[in-house]
Amino acid sequence: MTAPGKTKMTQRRIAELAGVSQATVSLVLNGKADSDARIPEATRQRVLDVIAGTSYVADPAARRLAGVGNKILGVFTYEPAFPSGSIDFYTPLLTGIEAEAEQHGCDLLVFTSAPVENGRRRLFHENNRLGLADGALLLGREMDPVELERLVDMQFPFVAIGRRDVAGVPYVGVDYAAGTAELVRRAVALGHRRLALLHLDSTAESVLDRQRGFREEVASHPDIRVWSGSTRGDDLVGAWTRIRDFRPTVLFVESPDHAAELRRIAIEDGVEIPREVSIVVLGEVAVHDALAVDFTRLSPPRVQLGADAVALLTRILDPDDEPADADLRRLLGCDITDGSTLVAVAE
Amino acid sequence: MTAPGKTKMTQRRIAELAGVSQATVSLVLNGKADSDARIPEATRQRVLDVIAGTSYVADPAARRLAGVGNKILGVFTYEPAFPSGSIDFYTPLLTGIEAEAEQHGCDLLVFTSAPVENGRRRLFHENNRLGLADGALLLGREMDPVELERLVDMQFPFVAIGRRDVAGVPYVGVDYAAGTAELVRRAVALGHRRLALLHLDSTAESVLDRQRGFREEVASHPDIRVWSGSTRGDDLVGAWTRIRDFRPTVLFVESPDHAAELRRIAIEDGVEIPREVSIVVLGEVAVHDALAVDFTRLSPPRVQLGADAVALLTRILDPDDEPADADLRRLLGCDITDGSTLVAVAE
DNA sequence: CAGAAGTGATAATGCGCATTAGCATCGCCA
DNA sequence: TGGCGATGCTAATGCGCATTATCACTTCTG
Repeated sequence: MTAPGKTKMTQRRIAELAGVSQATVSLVLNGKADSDARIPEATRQRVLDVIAGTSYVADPAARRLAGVGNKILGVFTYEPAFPSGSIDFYTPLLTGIEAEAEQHGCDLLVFTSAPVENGRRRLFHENNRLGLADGALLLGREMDPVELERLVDMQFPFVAIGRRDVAGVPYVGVDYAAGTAELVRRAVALGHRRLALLHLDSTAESVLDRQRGFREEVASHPDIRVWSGSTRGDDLVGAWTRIRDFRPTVLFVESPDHAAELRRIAIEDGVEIPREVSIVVLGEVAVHDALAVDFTRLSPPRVQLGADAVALLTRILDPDDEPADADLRRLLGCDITDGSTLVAVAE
Repeated sequence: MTAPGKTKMTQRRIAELAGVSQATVSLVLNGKADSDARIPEATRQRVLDVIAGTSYVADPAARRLAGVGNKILGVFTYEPAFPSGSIDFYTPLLTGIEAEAEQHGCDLLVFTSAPVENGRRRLFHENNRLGLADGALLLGREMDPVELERLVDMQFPFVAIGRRDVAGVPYVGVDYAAGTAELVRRAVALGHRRLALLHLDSTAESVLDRQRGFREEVASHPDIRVWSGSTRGDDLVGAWTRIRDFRPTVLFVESPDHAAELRRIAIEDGVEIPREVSIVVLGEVAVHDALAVDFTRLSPPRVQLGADAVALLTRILDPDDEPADADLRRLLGCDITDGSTLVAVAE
């Protein structure tokens, strides 16, 4: 039935078979029966019949070159996406992205070819394939502000996942500040008055937001005592020593991995977790099984984050749509997972 | 420093800035300093300097149209890739694919736009973007043989993941027959003589291979008694009744989900698992947490499967490489995970 | 019956790039 | 001095498609 043939099917060949011109085929395929170019139903049907009998598919490269969008969304991850370290972080995002892209009939172009430079991928490199996509999604804990600015400059349509402090960057992020504040409130409600925060040594927006949420919330409780410090994860034993000196009743830890390790260290140190010290996890990236312990923690709606980012990008790409500023830069509420590591303070 | 500018950077503009022709720019960029076209080092450097001062990137669509490969590998999944049902199945594959693609400097084009028809995605549809990719990877439990033939016919380079019974289809698969046979041998070595097999009601190659491995291995043990039946998972209580009537000492189940459910049913029925009946799992697709029970089971090397498939595809795409038939259709050994559900037969 | 308005198409062009044929210039040897 | 090979580039073309300008022909209309 179909004519596979060795010669590639083009509009020109369809045109020959239907006894019309290439232009006519294009007009039929694109439904352009305007006042300019008129195609009567009979001709239209004849062309469509011929096409149905072949395996013709419009060459996307040619379409793109001719200046029409082709429903391809780029996906760029600043950290390699799948390898196990980040798997729990990226998989839900991609789930949402994929589902929403499917809704919109879009394909995803994953820029795996981006070279890695000082532990971070670089979006702009010779022969990057950015131009093939109609727009792009940017994922990653930290993004290069220079690259973001360049994207804005060149008016390339894109959406960042996670709040970004760069002018003109559309994003869908998570309201970590509010989530962290809520966790602080819960701790306070459970009687905690000595709070310790061990945050990451990073200037990523998400990290700063969590610190801010913590700071602002504790500031509204005058009788609370606070200790805070940062770590890169290389000396958790030392960190624990300093934390223990403060004698907190609850410890807020950014990294699930650090939380798991600190819990181990604390238990070895003779401290009962969570009876003597509750632990709350704020962060997201975990290597496998760090969450084997059922920590009370923030749970960003990652699937929805991915889906919303795609939805926003398609709105940006839609010429008939002009998203309001509030839509272009939006934070989603952050859920909290009630685990077993935040308990009422011991009498 | 870079000149973002409103006007898109093209070779023509580079050419103007460098005082040469567009052709020269192209020649320099592609290192084509053959006998035909000679570019002295001075000119070459001048062009490169100009390019370095701009944000020029070759338009991939134009390159593709002009007939050069563009290092894009298509990824097509017959079942939606990420949604939770298949997440454990696809994620490791994609991990391997991504890692290997990165090695080769390839981007991945995920065909999420394929429409779903009777529960299965269709690769060929109007405006499919297959043509943008240099080649493609096909994933999924069951693939449409007609589509596979069509790909072979049109000489589109691709690699299927999983053994495929269609002529001319290159694949990287898993030797389920050998893995299943090994599991049978282990059961026999543990004293089991009454074996039951509950397989899926499917003609997918992997399913058939597991049945074959089972059949062939039991055939070589004359004193073994076998029961086998199939299920679609809709009446596991009934299936269990029939299995119990046979009084097996070990039960081979294809689906982890069914295994988990049967175990529950059996225990309710007063049967001790695994003391009275061992359970072995052969299959792969599990909805979340079915493997909370530590079943003894087959563990296909899925990460490697993905990586090897990409490696094979790039070999196929390499004009200087002509993979041997044995490389084009290859099965990887299937690991076995020693769980707690296969024990020596009770006295 | 001349001209306007409408109908059904097509030729031509450009998108950005890779590639080939070929032109202009120069040095060199006879 | 004439011719010939080597050198350094460019003009021209095509990839497959979308789009615009235009053309040939038919039917009204005054």
